Amino acid sequence: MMKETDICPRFEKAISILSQRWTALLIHQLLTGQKRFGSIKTSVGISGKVLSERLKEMEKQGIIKRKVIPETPVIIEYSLTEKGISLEPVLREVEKWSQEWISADET
Amino acid sequence: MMKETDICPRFEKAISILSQRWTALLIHQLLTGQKRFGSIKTSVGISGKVLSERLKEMEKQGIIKRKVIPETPVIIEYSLTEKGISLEPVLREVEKWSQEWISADET
DNA sequence: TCAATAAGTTACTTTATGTAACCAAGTATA
DNA sequence: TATACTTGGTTACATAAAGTAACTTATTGA
Repeated sequence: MMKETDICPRFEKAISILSQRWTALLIHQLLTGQKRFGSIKTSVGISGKVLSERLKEMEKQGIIKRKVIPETPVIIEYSLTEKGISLEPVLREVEKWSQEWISADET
Repeated sequence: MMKETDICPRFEKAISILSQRWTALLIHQLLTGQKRFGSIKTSVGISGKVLSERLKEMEKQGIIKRKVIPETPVIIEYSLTEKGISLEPVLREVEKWSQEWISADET
C-alpha cells in the first residue's frame, strides 16, 4: 500500500527534536536567559543523567551553546543559539493552547 | 534549593501531551481529515500496538474522537475534536520553523 | 584533615517502544 | 464446504530510553 500523505522530512525532523522528552521544557527555560546545569536540573525536575544527554544532543543540533567559565568550581553556562531562540513562537502557541484548552483538573 | 522559574502546570501538561512520541505526528495527519486505523498506521509508520495506545490516550484527552461504522469488516474513523483542531497553529509554527531552520542534510 | 561545590558519570532498575505472530467476525472465492 | 481475505486491534517477547542514587574530579575554605 502507498502512503496517502507524505510527511515533509524537515517537519518530521523538527517534530522528532521537539517531541524528545524534556527538550521543549529545556528550551522554554532557556528562553528566560542563560542557565547553569544545576539550576536547570532543579527547576525542570530532570535527572542529571538525562539532562546531560539532552544538552549534548541539543548542542549538536545547534539549538544551544555551552560556555565554560573556569572558576572554582567550574561554571558552565547554557544558552540558546539563534536557532534555539527562533523556537519561541512555537512555544508561545503551545502556551496559548494550554491556557485555552487544558483545564485545572487535568494538570 | 528553590525552583527559580515555576513552570505553569497547564503549559507543562500541554508539553507532556505533545512531546509524547507520535502524538504530534498523529494530530498532523488528522488535520487533513478523518482517517482509519490502517491508513494512519501506514502513513505515519507507527506500530499497531503503540498506535492503539496513543489513540486511546488521545481520545481520553479529548483530542480525537472515534466513530464505529458497522460495515464488513468494521470500519473505524478517527478524527480531531475541536480541542484537537485547535492545535493547528502550534503545528503550523513547527512547520514554519522546520522550513527555516532544518537543513536538507540533517533530515 | 574534612567538608563543600559544580558538573557530570556510572551501575542498576523501571518504563516505553518495536516486532511479529495471532484473533474475531463476516464475506468472497475455489 | 473449506479456505483465504479484510479490519482493527491484542499478545508475548526483545530492545531502547529514562529514572535513581551513589560516585567522581578538581579546588577551596573551615
